[in-house]
Amino acid sequence: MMVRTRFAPSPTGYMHIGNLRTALYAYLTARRHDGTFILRIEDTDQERNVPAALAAIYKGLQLAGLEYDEGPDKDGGYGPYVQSQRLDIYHEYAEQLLEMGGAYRCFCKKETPLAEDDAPVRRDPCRLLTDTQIAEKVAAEESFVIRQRIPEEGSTTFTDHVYGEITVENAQLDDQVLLKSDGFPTYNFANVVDDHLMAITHVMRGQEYLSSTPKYNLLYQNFGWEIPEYVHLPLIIKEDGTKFSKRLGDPSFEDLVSMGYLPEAIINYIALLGWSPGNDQEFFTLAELEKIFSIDRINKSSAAFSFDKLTWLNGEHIRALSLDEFHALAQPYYPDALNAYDTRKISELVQVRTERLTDIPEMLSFFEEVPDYEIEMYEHKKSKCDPEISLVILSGVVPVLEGIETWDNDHLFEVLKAYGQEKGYKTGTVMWPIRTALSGVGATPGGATALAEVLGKKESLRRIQDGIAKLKTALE
RNA sequence: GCCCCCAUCGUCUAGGGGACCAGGACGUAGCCCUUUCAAGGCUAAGACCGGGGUUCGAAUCCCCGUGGGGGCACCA
Repeated sequence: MMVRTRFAPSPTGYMHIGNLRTALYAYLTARRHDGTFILRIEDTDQERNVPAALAAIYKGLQLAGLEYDEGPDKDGGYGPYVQSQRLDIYHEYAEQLLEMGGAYRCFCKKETPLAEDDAPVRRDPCRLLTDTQIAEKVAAEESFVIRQRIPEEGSTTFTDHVYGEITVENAQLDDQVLLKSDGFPTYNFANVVDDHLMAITHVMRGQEYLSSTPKYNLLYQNFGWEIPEYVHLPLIIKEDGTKFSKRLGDPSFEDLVSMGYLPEAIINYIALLGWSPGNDQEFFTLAELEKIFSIDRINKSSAAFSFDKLTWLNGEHIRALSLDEFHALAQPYYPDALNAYDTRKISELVQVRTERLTDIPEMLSFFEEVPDYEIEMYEHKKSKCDPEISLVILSGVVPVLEGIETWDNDHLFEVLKAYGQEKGYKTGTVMWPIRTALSGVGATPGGATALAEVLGKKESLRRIQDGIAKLKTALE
């Protein structure tokens, strides 16, 4: 059987994290079985349609690396792939359903409540309208919707790949609207028609659709269509247990990227939220996931999104980059003033220490300018260092440095280490004041000699002289 | 309110009757390495929601309870 899966977002203007994971799982399922991955746009809500949202969907999928085989701009013979362009199709099938008795016209006003708390369904008087009554109302051009006629008796059972067999009493199901009075279908109708017409084999969607699935099954049965494989996905929540929602300020996929997370790290992380490979591997590329992803290993319970773990995984992906790749990604985050230095060299120092690309500017700010630090900065127990010793060392080291011709990390380290040995200092005791004078901050990417190499001889000596002056003033 | 689903360390998870005094990862703490900070290595603390069954034996199967989530729109 040819596997066909689809990602069917509504154009809201951004890629919700839950949607991204649905897209990813659908994509992976298709790829794993050499199937087809389809993009379909569900724009049946005229009020929620956001202009330019289509572009956001394209961009999001591209950023994520999820290439679709069929879609609005990629005809595969099952189009159109935009629901607002399929209106006549829905009308045709709605008409069919009407004739078969699986649906009926409802002329009630929008506000008319059809359900009560303990009797959620079947209060609609229009259900009992005679043909003549209907004809009269239609002739009078009363506006109406088309509702699904749910059987009064019996129950409906369906099987979901992750949740197993689920049975619901038909009495619990409501006569949902299939076709709205504006002529647009609801999701509840369009998804069934389209999934069938587009020959979708695995319907993958969020768990929130679990409770309406029996109604979809009834529709498939009415039409005599084959029921697809259902794969409902557990919800993604926050660590406090509440919903992960853009409206509540939680980031979208695009937001995460601008927060300094790599798309491939986000994808990797999302894949693990609700699915596990069954072994201890956690680092995955998309290509690897395409080979091993399996529906059978999807979890039932909802998963909390952990920024801590995403951040760690992002660091792993960053470290897995080649220096060239990292340099290209990091450069936009470098302050302009850094152009005076060898930024590639800086990238080398920074790569292993970067968890998010957005951490970079802060990490590097001292290159631009040494902050006005306190002399307590020269106090460091582990390096056996304090301001007094620092002054001695910095003063002693200046002539040595001035004499150095080959100004690179290895050579500088060699010379300074030897200087320490000669004077009876631990290497750390010599390096600490130098590193401090060069940067003015407590932690730097790279040690004293690495910083000195990047800063160059002249600037390094200038900063050390500044440090000496600062110490002298403070200690007098 | 009614219906449906879920339940292993703080978090993501492995586990599908004996191999489990429950394994891995993130986070946390400590140590090692070390030219600061990271990275890396090692170690530690940390969980089977509760109660009944079934069974020689249950984290694993069944029931009840509790807790959490989802649905009940002319939204998807």
